[in-house]
Order: sequence, then structure tokens, then C-alpha cells
Amino acid sequence: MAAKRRYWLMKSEPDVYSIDDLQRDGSTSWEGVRNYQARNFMRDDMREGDLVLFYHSNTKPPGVVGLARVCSSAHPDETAFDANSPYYDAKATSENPIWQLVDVQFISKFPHPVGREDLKADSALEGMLVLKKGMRLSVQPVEPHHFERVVELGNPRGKN
DNA sequence: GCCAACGTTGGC
DNA sequence: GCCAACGTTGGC
Repeated sequence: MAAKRRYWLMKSEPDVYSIDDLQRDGSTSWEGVRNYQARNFMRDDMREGDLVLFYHSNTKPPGVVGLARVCSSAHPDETAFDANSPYYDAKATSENPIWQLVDVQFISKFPHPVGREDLKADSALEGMLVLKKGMRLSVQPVEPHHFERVVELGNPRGKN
């Protein structure tokens, strides 16, 4: 039986890497995650084909701006080996790279970005992880019904 | 710019 | 193993 597709949310600061950057690049390695829980999601739980809500954080307004797809299995984050990278980690070695990532591929930019305020205002999204106070995981799972609802909000019918 | 919440580090 | 101090995240 095929593995069930999972849904995720990945945060990026648009000043660092935005949905437009992903659209331009087509796909990218999700570099720089230096949190074990977030790494574990990428390393242990993500599968090729999983769908991702692309979230802009630390910007005005924060929110989900588009969709992406996981397009690789986990592999070492090479930036950990690069002494000139902001993501350098002296403890990372080729035997034990410590940090791993997946590649993600651009799917779409929402015609209607779903701001954090919109997410909070929608009763169907109650309990969504990203809305929890103090939640700062940059890679986090999303429940299927939450995922579908956000996609609806981002692609409104009968508008535009 | 502020600051609450969180994760990590390191002394003990 | 505890926990205070510190650095970071990220909404506001």
C-alpha cells in the first residue's frame, strides 16, 4: 500500500527566501534548519510528493503565500560544512552531517495570500499549529482538513 | 523596537 | 540532572 501523503508548513523569511525566489528557482534545497525537531520532520517523516504550505514569517503581513511539493528524500545540509555560511556548524562532519534537509519544488503562488489574521479568523482552522502562541517551529505538520481549507482560502472561487 | 516564548548551553 | 543565563524567533 502506498504511503499516505502528508501535509506540512514551512516558514521562510521573505527577505531571506521568498515564494518568488522559489518560483524563479523552480526548486530549492531547504537550507539552514538548525532545530532538531524541524530536522527530524524532514529527515524521518517527509516523503517525496508531500505538499507544503509556504509561509512567510517575520514580515508584514505574515501568512501562507503559496504551495510547494517535497521533491527529494532527506540528504545532508551542505551549508553546515561551509565555514563561510551563516549556517555553518563546526560539529558537522561527512560521517555525521547532523543537519539534513529535503528539496522542495514550486507549485503555485496563491492568487490571494492568506495572512495570519485570515488564518486566525477562520473557524475551520482552529487548532492549527502555526497559530499557537510561541510556536516557532519552522517545519511543522498540518492536518489534512486544515491544509485543504488554507488552499481554498488562497484560491478563492468566483473572484478575480 | 519590544518582548514573550522557546531551545540550547554550561556550571554545578 | 537541574536550572539560570543566554541567544533566537517572530508576532505585534
